[in-house]
Amino acid sequence: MGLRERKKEETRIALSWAAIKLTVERGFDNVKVEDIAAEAGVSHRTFNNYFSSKGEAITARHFDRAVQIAEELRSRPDGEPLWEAITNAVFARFALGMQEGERPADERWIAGVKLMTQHPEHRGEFLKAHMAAVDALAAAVAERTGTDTDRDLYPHLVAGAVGAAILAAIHLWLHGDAPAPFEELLRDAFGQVAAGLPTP
Amino acid sequence: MGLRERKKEETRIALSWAAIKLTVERGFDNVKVEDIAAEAGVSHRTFNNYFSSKGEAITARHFDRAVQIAEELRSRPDGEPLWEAITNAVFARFALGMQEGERPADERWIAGVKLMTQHPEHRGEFLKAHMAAVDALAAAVAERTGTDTDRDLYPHLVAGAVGAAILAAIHLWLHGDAPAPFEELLRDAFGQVAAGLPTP
DNA sequence: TCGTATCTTTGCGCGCCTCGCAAATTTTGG
DNA sequence: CCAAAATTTGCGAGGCGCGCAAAGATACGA
Repeated sequence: MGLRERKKEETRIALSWAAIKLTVERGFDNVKVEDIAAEAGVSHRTFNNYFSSKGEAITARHFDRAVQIAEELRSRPDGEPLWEAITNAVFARFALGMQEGERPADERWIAGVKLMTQHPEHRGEFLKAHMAAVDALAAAVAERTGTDTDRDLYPHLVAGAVGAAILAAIHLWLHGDAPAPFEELLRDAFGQVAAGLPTP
Repeated sequence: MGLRERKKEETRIALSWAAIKLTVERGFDNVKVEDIAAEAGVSHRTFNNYFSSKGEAITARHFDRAVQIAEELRSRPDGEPLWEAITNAVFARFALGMQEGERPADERWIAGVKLMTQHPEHRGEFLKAHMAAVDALAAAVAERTGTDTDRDLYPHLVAGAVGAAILAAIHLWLHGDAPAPFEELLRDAFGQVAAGLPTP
């Protein structure tokens, strides 16, 4: 990777990170695109060369990481049973970054994240990213199971269920009465889905 | 319902319908809010009293209908098994309006819908509406099964799986190789999910 | 029926956003 | 070291979302 591409990647990450940081600190509507650009050390106009909206910038890192789940799934050994492979792929690329620091998990930050997730525009953008990742996952599932995303419901249903499990875990993690570690919630969610959602 | 509320409802529907119609005919970016308002016979400013964005107006009807699924589920007899009740609720409120006319199902229209669903902003808004409906469904499922949306993963997982089934059916209906009637796709999707997604 | 209280619509205007364009700057590869 | 290619930036156009206050429509008791 040449200098050119490296710098682009750095700028992209700097912008995305600046967007997240400022939004969590001040709230979605109190951050101007100009502020984000300034924080990342580029011009307002350059921001829009990388992202077509504030929301997209905020979601970009989540999206980048989520898409990797599909890649990971492709690289799991062929013999591994489907649900096991999926669980492993998800944990390999998703769960880690969520619990291990990467950010200061202080009160103020969590509160800011909660606020952010409630903002309508962010919600839409987040779900767009989430579903794009789910689609990628469906493609990987299809490849693995010999099904076809344009012919069969199956890969979409599996990927969709996985996506729902992730969303459910996030929801309970952020809004649940009884606080539990994210990894545990996710593992529990996968267990239930893989077991066919038996009525409790 | 007094005259006041009736007129509001009419305006809301007229705006939403105008937004859909114009977008399908011309494409998302070639429709100005002003056009939609004109088509519905109100001012630009009034449009924003009803909807906070073009995308929201387009999605409103889908959303209104989708939320009714949760209401329908609540009104199903208590003895009915969960998956049966859900299937019935979905078909009662969702499937009907999809296949029966309501619109001219001509080529041009379908093509317009496809284009619309690919537009980024619409996608985000659509998913927002979809997930809001899924959340409502989760609440209804929780009520029915004696679980709690702030404590248990279960209702979210079930509702999410149902939502995924609906999305998968829509996807195959719009983009599938082998065209099939929507109702059939949906029924098939529900069957697979209810059966615990056995590997094919 | 009428008059007032309440809600809705509308025009105006501000500030922000996204994007096309072309000039300036930086990186690349020979 | 130079020319080609890619990236950044300023500028400006066209839209959008919303707060505000005036004007218009509806509701309802006397």
